[in-house]
Amino acid sequence: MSSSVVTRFPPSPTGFLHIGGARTALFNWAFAKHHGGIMLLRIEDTDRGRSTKQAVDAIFEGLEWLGLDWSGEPVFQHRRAGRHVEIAEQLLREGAAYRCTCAPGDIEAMRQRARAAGRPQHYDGTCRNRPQSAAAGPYVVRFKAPQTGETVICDRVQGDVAIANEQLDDLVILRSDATPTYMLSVVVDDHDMGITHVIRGDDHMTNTARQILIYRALGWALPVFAHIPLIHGPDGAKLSKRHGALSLTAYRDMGFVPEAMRNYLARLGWSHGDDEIFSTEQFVRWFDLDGVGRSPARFDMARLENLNAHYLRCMDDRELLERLAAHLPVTDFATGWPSRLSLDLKQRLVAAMPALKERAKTLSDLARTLEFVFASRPLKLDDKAQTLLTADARAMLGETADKLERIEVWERAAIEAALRDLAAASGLKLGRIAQPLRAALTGTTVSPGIFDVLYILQRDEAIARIRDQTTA
RNA sequence: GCCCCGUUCGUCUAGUGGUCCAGGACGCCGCCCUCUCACGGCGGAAACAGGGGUUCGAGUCCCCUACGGGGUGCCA
Repeated sequence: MSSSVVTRFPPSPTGFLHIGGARTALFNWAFAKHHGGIMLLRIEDTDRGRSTKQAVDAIFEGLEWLGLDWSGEPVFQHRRAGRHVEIAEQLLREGAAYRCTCAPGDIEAMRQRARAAGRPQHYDGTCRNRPQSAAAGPYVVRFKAPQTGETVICDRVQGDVAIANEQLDDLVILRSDATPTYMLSVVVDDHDMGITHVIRGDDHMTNTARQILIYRALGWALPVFAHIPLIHGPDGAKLSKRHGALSLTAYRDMGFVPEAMRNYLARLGWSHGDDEIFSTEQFVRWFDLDGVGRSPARFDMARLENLNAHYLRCMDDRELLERLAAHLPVTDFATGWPSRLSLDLKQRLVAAMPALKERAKTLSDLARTLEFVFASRPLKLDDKAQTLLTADARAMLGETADKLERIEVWERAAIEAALRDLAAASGLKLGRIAQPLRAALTGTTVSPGIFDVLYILQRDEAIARIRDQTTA
C-alpha cells in the first residue's frame, strides 16, 4: 500500500476557512477518496503571532460542516519545529545553507536597487560566500539556491512550468529567533508525512519552484504537484478576507446546506462534461486532476442559491424540517419564535413541506415563509394587505369564516373543496377570495398557498384571524 | 519593475484540427400554468479578447499585443 495516494489540507489558522480554502480541501479530499487513499490535515501555525486557537476551531468547524474528514490526528506544524531546525542544521552542515547577518533595512535597500535596475527584487546573496565563522550578531539561515539554470515544475494541472533560478533568491528557512519558516516546514512535513500529491492554489506556483530546490538539496523524492486556479470574487480579484470573502460557516448561517455547497464548489474549476448536479459520491467517482481547468472562476451567489434550492426541494420532508429547526437559532428574524416547535406543529409542517420548500432558496427563506405562523393576533397588516381589505372583501371574509367553520375534518383537501365551493357559489374567481383571506391570515399579500396556510394555522387560529378583520 | 499563469455567452463551463453559422447550466427577458410569491413547462437574447502565422481546414497549434490574475516577506 506504499504507493497509495496521500494528500493533505494545510490551512494556516490566521482566520476563518473561506470558500477558496474549502474548495482546495474538497479537491484534496475527493482526489484521495477517488484513488482509495487518505487526506491528512496539517495546521500550518509556524507564524505563532498570527495563529489563534479560535481560527483552528473555525477550520475544524468549517470542514466538519462541509462533510470533509481526514485521517488521523491533525498535525500542528509548530510542534514539529525541532525536526525542521534539525533539517536546517543539516543543510547548514552540508553547505546548502548559510547564516545571513544582513539587516532588514539593508535587504530592503538591495531590493529597491534591483528593481530599479530591472532585475528581480531579491536578496543579493551578500552573506552567501562570507566565511561562516565571521558571522556575528543576530542572523537568519538562508537556503543556498542555485543562481543559474531553471527549475521545472511538472504540474498535473499547469503542465510543465519553467522558472529561471535567478528569479528565486536565497530564501530564509530559519528566522533570527531560530524558528523555521513556512518554506522549510512544508517540505519537511510533506516528506515526513508521506504526502504523494500536493494539490493547492496556484498562488503557490513560485513557492513550489523554491521547494523543489529544497527537496533536491535534501535528496528527497518529489510529490506530484497540482496547482489549481484560485477562486475570485465577483469583481475578479482573489478572494480574501479583507475583500469581503466570507467564512464557510457564514454560508451555513445564511441557510445553505452542505450538499449544495459541495456541488457548487466542485464545479468551480472542475467539470465533467455537461454534468451540473451530482451527488458527492458521484463527484468522488468522477473527480480527477484531468478535469481541472487552468483559469480562475468567480464566485457566483446566484448559482449557489440555485443549487441550494434544488437540494432543499429534493430533501426528505422530515429531514428538511429538522435542519430548519436547527437553523432557527441563527435566523435573526426568528428570535421571538418558540425555541422548540411543538410536535403537533411539526407534523403539520412536514405535511405542508412539499408546498413550502419549493419557494425557498435557503433555510432562511424557508423560515421566512413561516413567519405568519408565529405572528400574534391581532395581526399587523402591511399596506398592500390593508388596501386589499375593502368593505366587500371583509364581507366575503365573514362568509368564508362561516364556511370554514362547517368543515368536518381540518385537512388540506377539505379546505380546498370548501373554498372552491364558496367561490363557485358566489360566481367569483378563487383569487377574489384567496387574496383577502391571505391578507387576513398572514398580514401580507405573499405567502404559501392559501390552503396550506389555513391548514398549518389550524381552524381556531385561522378563523380568529379572519374574524379580527371582519369586525375591524 | 521582474517572473509565472490565464482569456469561449453577465457567470460556471462543454469543446483536445473538420461532426461548432459553438452545446449545457445559472442568471436575464417573454409566454403558459396559477389563489399571491414561487415551482414547473415552452421560447428568446447572449460568447470563441485583438492581430499575425501554420494548415486544404483553427475556438482548438505557434507568435505578438491587450486585458485580467498570481507571485516577488524573518506570512502561509
